[in-house]
Amino acid sequence: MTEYSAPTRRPTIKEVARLAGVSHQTVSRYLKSRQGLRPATLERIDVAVEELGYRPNLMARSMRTRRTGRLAVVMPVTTYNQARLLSGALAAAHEAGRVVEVVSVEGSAATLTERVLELAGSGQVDGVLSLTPMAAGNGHNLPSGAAVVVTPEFDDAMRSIGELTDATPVTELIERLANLGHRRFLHVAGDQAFASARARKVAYLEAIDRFGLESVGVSDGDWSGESGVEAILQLDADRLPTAVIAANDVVASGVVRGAYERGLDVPGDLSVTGWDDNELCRFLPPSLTTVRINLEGVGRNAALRLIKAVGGPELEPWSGPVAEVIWRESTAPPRQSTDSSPVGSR
Amino acid sequence: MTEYSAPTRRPTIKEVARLAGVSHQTVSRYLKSRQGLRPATLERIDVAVEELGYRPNLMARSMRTRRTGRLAVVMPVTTYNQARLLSGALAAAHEAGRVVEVVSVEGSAATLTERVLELAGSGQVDGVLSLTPMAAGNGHNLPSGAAVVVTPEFDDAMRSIGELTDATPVTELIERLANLGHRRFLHVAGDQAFASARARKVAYLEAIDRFGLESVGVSDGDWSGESGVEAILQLDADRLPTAVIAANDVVASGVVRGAYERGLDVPGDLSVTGWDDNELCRFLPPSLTTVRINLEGVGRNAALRLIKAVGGPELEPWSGPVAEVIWRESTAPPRQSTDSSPVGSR
DNA sequence: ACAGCCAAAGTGAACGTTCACTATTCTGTA
DNA sequence: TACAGAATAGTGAACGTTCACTTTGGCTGT
Repeated sequence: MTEYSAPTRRPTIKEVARLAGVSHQTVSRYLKSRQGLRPATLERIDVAVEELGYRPNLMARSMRTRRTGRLAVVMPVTTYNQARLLSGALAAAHEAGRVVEVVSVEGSAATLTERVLELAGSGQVDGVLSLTPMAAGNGHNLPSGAAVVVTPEFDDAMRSIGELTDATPVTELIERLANLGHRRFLHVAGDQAFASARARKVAYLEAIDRFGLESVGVSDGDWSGESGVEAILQLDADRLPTAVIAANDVVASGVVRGAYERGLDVPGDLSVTGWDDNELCRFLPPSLTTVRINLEGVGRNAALRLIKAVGGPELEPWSGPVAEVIWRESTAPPRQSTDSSPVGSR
Repeated sequence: MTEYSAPTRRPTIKEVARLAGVSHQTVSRYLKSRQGLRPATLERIDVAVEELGYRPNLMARSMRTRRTGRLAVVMPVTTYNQARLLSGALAAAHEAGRVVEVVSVEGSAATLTERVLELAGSGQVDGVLSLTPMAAGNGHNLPSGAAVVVTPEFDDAMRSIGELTDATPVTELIERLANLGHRRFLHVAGDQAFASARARKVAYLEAIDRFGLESVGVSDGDWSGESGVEAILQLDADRLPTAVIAANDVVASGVVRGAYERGLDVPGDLSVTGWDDNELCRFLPPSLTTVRINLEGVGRNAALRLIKAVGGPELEPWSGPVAEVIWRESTAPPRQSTDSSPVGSR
């Protein structure tokens, strides 16, 4: 949803030259190496560049030098999480006749945001699709020259799609488990710095509340298997849950392991659900109930928003289900079901 | 290792115009929409374009139109297989001041090869790093304008690095298992269309031979968990192996599941090894012995070769271990070890 | 037969750099 | 003081397109 934009003419080498009182070629030299220039000249150009906010036009440079500074990496469509998102976005962009450049980033949300905006302002791209969370609504909507679209999936300010993809399956998991007779739940959450982790946590609490169930708590984790193990081991023996909603499959497998260490049977004593449908889920003993997200679809739709924002063609969005719960062996009715009357939905 | 290259001046719009006996602007129009031109003119240009092998210079076009036709996708470093390779390559390219464009491809090796060469010849990139197998040594080294580097990791004609990364860990796995007392092995291979699957199979057979062990066979699979389950279920009850080398973690978890279905204990009756170090491996019951590949390192080194090929700076390659065996619970001495004298290495 | 018009094609400039020269200014030494 | 030679700066063209105009030519209608 978040979309920064702006068409603003950028200063050229000649304007910098005029402001600095030198020739354009001198500025060119300055750009190339900053060498062979008198300190005074250097400084004047420095000032002019700073003042105009000059950034070289890399297209023009490439044209002249016949070097693009670009490499291409060709790789098969991968099948894992972010890679899947990317894959969907790439396919859509290709359909729209666009070339995609992937920039890998790391660091804090603030760093990321800066990097994204720099990219948008670089004049190298028509638009930027950020599959990474951006620092929330700051004054960043400054003229940047390119459209920026941030996936709600990853946006720190969680909105529509985020709730859609995240809340629904959690509710579905809990409702079904409640119908199987479960009354006491535990949620092992993911790193709360992630919007998806927060959304799942919120959805968990809401569902518990809505269906009138009991939560023995929410264990704030960090997406790690250890956090799952820990969460189980620390539980009060006389108030154990019968079902655990884990933030993802790794956490869930940690939960299962923790349960075994305490002598609890899964799913006999404890039902466990994961998230992501890791390839191994189907073969674990017990095979893990999980949520499969159509990341390619999400990626495609995100790309479509960007393509539209930069004036590209309107393509067919993915309109099928985004999330799907896969029920497997790790979920079953609790051993001594005290009450299995259906829970009212809504 | 494979490196195609060639610097060749490409024809321009004016040359096409001259050959077709029209003005450059007419060719420009032809390029834009092929409309508003008399059929005869159209045809003449068609012929000229064909004859010269003309392809528009997209840099020049972008410069004039101020549209790049490029989108950027910004994403966090991912942690899975190809994404990890990509991540390493991206980091290296960034260090060398290069921008990377990722093109996702699918289809047969021939299609891929064509796509890669087209990309190389498009003038849009300085070089192409192919992390995908290319059709083996054909006459494709035609002047393409950009360097092409194919990762041996993925090259169909397996060479040095491939052997290095694939053979060594298999040998290490088998040697250690043999030292634990295992004598009878099974290999559940991956899809033999993949170089890596073939390499692991070859390495398995060589190790069995070198250490004087017994193999109850090689089950050719398809990287799926089912292939692992099947392989175990079909085994002759009176000639069971005590150790299984699975092509990857998914296959291995299938093997474990198959073993349980047959009432075999892992690792009591059967030791199992995987490959890839899937995040869930550590938490499976039993946690899975596997091989961790430093894909970022491999990706980096591949990118370094390309960067060097296109005249970029020489960066520090990753020189640490590429593969590492992680020993976990799924491997142990066989229940009734008949003989545990160490196996001679070499 | 001729003005009027539309389609088809042409002309030259412009996009923002860098390249290959040429011109100017400094520096040190005879 | 003068002069060579380096160091520094400037000039104009070129890269390959597309844009905004202008020109040409064929056809229509009166």
